[in-house]
Amino acid sequence: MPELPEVETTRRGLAPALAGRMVTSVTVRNGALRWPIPAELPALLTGRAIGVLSRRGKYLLLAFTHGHLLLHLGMSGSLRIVADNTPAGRHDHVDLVLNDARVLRLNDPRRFGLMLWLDGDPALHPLLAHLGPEPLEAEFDAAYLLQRSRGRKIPVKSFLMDSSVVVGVGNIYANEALALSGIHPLTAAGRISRARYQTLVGAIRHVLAHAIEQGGTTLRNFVGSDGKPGYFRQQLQVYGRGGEPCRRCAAPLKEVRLNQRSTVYCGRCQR
DNA sequence: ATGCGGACCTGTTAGC
DNA sequence: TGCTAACAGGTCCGCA
Repeated sequence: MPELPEVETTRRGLAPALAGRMVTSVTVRNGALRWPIPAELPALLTGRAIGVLSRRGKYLLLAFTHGHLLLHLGMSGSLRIVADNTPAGRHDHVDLVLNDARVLRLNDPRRFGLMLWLDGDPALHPLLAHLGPEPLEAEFDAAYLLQRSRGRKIPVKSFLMDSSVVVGVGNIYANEALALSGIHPLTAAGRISRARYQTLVGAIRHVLAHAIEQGGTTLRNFVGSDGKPGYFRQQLQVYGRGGEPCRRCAAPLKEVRLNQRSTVYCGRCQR
């Protein structure tokens, strides 16, 4: 579920509901996420005014005057605003009850997400300190990728999915951006030219920005009902299409596993 | 330093 | 139809 566009969509959807609100209580039903939710979290948040909701990569940061709540949705997490009398369902692990009879509710079946408390500057926290640039910011460009990749032998797809190189490029978008760029996913990162990285940067920006745009639609499902967004399905070039014809040359798309992740590409269009 | 594989956990689907 | 294995949008950690 949560690729960067999903997380950004979540952020945009939640921000108005949280603005000017205060936390009146916190319920932790199951704190056994990827990392345990700190036992002191309810005490830290109760009675506190909520500040800005921001995003770094796929992390969400909810500002308070005395620190930040760090959130990650992992593979299966979602955040929704519901009325405070809405019964908690399966995998509804945490509620932040707000002072307007509503609740910010975290649901995460696989519990790969996290919810931690950060004192001080979030950028210095170990989980955030070593993150690479945001793919939609100007500092992420061909020169940067070229510099980071020289001498690296890992497949370019793995390189792109390394959050210390660039944040927010998950399995779907790594596959998609490489397809749009005509780059074979197994090519050694260090052997890709500046010109091809230029193309790749454009492709990454394109797929992410496009998906965020579409997120407006997803948003309502995501925050409102419980719909699984199928919004990007029809536009996928390769992801989930192994064996099906390439949209450009009609050759059957190849599918291999790389770092235990499904990797799909056209053997003819991607070199 | 680099690159790989395992680990975390539950739900859904493909295959026998 | 029923059981089992594989796989799923992430990413941190430890090992060679």
